[in-house]
Amino acid sequence: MTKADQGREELLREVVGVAVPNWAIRVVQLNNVVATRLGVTDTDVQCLHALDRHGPATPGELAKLVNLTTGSASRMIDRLVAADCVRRVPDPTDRRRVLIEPTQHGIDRVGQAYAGLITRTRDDLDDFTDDELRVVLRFVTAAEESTANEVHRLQTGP
Amino acid sequence: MTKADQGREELLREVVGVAVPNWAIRVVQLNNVVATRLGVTDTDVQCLHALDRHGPATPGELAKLVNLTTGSASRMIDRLVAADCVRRVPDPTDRRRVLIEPTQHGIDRVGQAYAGLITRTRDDLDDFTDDELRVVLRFVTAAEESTANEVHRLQTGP
DNA sequence: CATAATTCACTGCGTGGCGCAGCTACTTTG
DNA sequence: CAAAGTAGCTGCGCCACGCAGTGAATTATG
Repeated sequence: MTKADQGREELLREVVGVAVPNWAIRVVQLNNVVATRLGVTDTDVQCLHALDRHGPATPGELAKLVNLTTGSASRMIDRLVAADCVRRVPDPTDRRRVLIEPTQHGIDRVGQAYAGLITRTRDDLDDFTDDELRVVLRFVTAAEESTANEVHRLQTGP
Repeated sequence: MTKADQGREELLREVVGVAVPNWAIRVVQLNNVVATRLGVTDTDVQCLHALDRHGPATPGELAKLVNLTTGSASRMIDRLVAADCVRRVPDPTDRRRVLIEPTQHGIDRVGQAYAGLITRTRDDLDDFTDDELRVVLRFVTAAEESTANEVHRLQTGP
């Protein structure tokens, strides 16, 4: 292995080390603290996030997205309805199904909880040039996809 | 606002949008799936991570790190001891205190669970030049620190 | 077309993690 | 040497979750 390879290896190790263990731990911590402050479960916060990204979804879909059984998802929705964060809407095309959609109050709640981190992250990015921002975007996009793939592999694989 | 500013604004929005809601959600999901596969709690996995980063710690410190009361931390440690993932070691300088340190088995467990994501992330980084890797490192380092600060603010703030 | 099989979402019940309050043991302080 | 402070550990109640079963609605089958 040449000297240049050693340098790159060191660089790779550092990036992965910061991104995967360190940053990931902080994100999980943040999610937990946010949930505590909102007076709901970690899972409930994930559910609101999922609705924000995915749009209206059925209880069954939400159960898959947050890794719960349909029974537990049903009670989770009960909690979120009681907290005025989501609404149950009958599916017009299939009378068995129910669509869950976030209320404005629910959108605001989760948005406010994460506003601080978003502001901080934008401030961090002020130091980057446009070209550098594109590099960062390539990375976070790839990382998000890889993480999603890994989640899927572990959920379904051996 | 000039055209260039609009472009940068769009870029910023995209980077933040992918990094904070999307990627963060995936990371929380992954943590949950890993915990389920290991047959332990999300909190337990966080605790093992914290020990990996922080080194041996007292139950009180661990309670703070994973956002639990000392009572719950005590039972969490009971579970991890039963699963042969951590060890209780008396502190020689203060006989009230106990140091928790991970066992080799515990280190291996959490390491194997995250090996897949680490491999994927390294593969993602193959496409980046050394200079680009340094840009990515600047970002993830800043993001990790900002997330940590935000956790601290929410835990202690109003 | 009638009927069986499937797919939804939704409940009783038991398990277990968690916070709260109180406890003992030890250390520090005056 | 007593009083206060700090460490970790337990009874108790609460509630989120998985499991198993129910009813309603849809789709497949003879």
